[in-house]
Amino acid sequence: MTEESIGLRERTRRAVRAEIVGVATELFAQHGFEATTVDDIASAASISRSSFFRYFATKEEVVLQLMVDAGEQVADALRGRPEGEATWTSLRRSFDGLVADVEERPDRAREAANLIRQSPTLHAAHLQRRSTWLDLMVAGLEPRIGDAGPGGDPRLRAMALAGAALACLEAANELWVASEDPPAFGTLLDAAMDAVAPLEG
Amino acid sequence: MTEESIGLRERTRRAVRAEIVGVATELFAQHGFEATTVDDIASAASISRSSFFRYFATKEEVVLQLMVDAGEQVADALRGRPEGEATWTSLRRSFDGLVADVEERPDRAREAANLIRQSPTLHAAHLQRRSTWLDLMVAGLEPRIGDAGPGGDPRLRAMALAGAALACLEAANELWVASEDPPAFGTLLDAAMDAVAPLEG
DNA sequence: ACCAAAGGTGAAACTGAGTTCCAGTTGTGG
DNA sequence: CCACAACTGGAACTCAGTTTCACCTTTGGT
Repeated sequence: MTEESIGLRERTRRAVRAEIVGVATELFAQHGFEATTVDDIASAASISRSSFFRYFATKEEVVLQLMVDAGEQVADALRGRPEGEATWTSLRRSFDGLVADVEERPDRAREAANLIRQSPTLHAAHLQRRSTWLDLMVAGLEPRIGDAGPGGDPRLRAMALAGAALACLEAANELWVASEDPPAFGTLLDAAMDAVAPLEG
Repeated sequence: MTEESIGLRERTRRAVRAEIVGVATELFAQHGFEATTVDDIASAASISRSSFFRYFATKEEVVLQLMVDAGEQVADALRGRPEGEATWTSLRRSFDGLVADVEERPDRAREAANLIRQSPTLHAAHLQRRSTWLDLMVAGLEPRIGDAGPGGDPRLRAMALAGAALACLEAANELWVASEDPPAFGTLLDAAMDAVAPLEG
């Protein structure tokens, strides 16, 4: 009963999840996302179709799983920024964790992005996930912005700013994936965010 | 063979489309989007299930139909802005048509927004559509921005700026829908876009 | 007026995602 | 060791979306 006794249940659960992600990624790479059925994945992972849906609610989740916590990570980083810092700077800094993740495993990020670009279903799921990121970021940003802003509803300002920052992230990511010999992701992101608000707002 | 002889084919086609939208809207309002099946819609419109899918590729399209052309409308407006105009101002002006549409039929815009908010499927489709808007806007913006910008890839700047503007539109729309006694949509949009880039960039 | 091509239509069968139910198994805590 | 909880596979089900086919209607040329 030590603290690291996670129990056999939880251990196998994680192992099976990892196994599913592994075989699914391979199958997706081979035959594409749409052409790979849940049955294919299940039998490749030696589990039943039913069990697959106990581990992942949808087929898309297998791919987007990696991005799940990133939204909360960004929101937390946002909350951790110093009081007086300019909002746009705080937003840029809140992406630092993501940037580091991407630059750490560039090939993985690229592969996922390619899968997403090729499958409409995956693209839709990706957009949905991004939309929840926005919600989380707005929640983290709104209290910071309430006292500072002179004009307009704080919530409106928070949504606009967070959405704009997210758009810059998306732009940088898209160009980074598209380019064959990409510059550092952080540099692209800086350029994108500078293009929107070069002087502080 | 006068110019307004659209032909019986096309005329009935439009009539059927309108009929489908009508009955579907009613059914969605009554039972919700998810609970209404394509069969329900088809039989309510007195057509076969097969025919439904000849008029609309997916169930979501029935709801999002109205937004189809708006993306190109915005992109066209963008292309029509004067040469020397500041980019952020051009983006704001390119939304004028949309703003007018919304303020012309506020109840319709609200109803659609409510449907979208309640159904995950619809929400996903809505995001997807917004994403194609972004592509269109980037295509319209990129040539305008190429000569002006000193730093960074013009495409990156175009994507970031268009995405940011779209985020402001979304923020304004969301707040406009949420508020019971909403101010003018254009005013909200102005506030949102001012919050991101109060001084021209 | 006729006729062939083009395109619209309903019916039915099919695939694949996601849900629900059930019965059998296995880890867990007392 | 035992009772309970959680996990599992299997089967049947709903519904969206696709495909095929036979039938009918508009269209345009002769």
